[in-house]
Amino acid sequence: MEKSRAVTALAALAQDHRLETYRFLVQAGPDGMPAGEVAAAIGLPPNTLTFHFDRLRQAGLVTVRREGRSMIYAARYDTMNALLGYLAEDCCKGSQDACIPAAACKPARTKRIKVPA
Amino acid sequence: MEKSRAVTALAALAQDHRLETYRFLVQAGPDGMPAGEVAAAIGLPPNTLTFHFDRLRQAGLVTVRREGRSMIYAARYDTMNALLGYLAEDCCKGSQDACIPAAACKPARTKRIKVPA
DNA sequence: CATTCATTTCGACAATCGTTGAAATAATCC
DNA sequence: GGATTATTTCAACGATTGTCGAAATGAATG
Repeated sequence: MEKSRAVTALAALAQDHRLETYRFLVQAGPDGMPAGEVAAAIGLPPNTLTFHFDRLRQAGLVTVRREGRSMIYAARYDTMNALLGYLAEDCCKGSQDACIPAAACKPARTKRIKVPA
Repeated sequence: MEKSRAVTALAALAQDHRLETYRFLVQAGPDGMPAGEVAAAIGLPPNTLTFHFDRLRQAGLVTVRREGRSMIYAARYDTMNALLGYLAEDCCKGSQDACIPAAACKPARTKRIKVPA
């Protein structure tokens, strides 16, 4: 991961509502969650949430797809892994002895989502 | 690490000059570097750098001490470890099978610093 | 096709951010 | 003590951020 990507990802996570949203999506698993359910869970008006989703998506931390009239947002685990790798590399440079290379993270187990037929 | 601390640390790292500054300090090792040398390395006016140092320090990512007329800034490895742990925890929750708990980072080997006698 | 539901777009706003130049502080050297 | 060096403080500035209300879009339902 290059620096500017890292800065964008860090900035995307550096906000209360977005960090909470992202964590929520991570726990929701690879199939994601409709925007509405996230809004309800986090307690944020839908237009405000859209703003934050855009930031997360622009940072590559989240994907969207349409399903019926819902928009399904899902966490992108690969990006978080790349970011962790970048920070760890950062952190470990110069002292290879006590460093685990990076944390490897995979999607959580599948979880059903509610979407209008 | 609690959420608000994580947000502060992420915000501190989510800026080009600060991320670069922080990486530089990490590589400089636990004894740190005088502000002036960092300013020269990063190419930033000293007052601007002070602003960024304040952010990093407020986030617990950096320490300062006076030595002669220089201010010596040094990276705090423990905070980065806590942040990596927090993000990894975030990332791995719900799928313990494929996750390394966290990256552990120690200070780089000592490096001499120039300070006026 | 009109209505309803889920979400996004738009324009506005106060608040915070990153940078700058000028002046202040702190420690050293003569 | 006066000059010099290293760094911080202060006030100001345009730019970006996070939030909101109102209106627009897109898909389903009757």
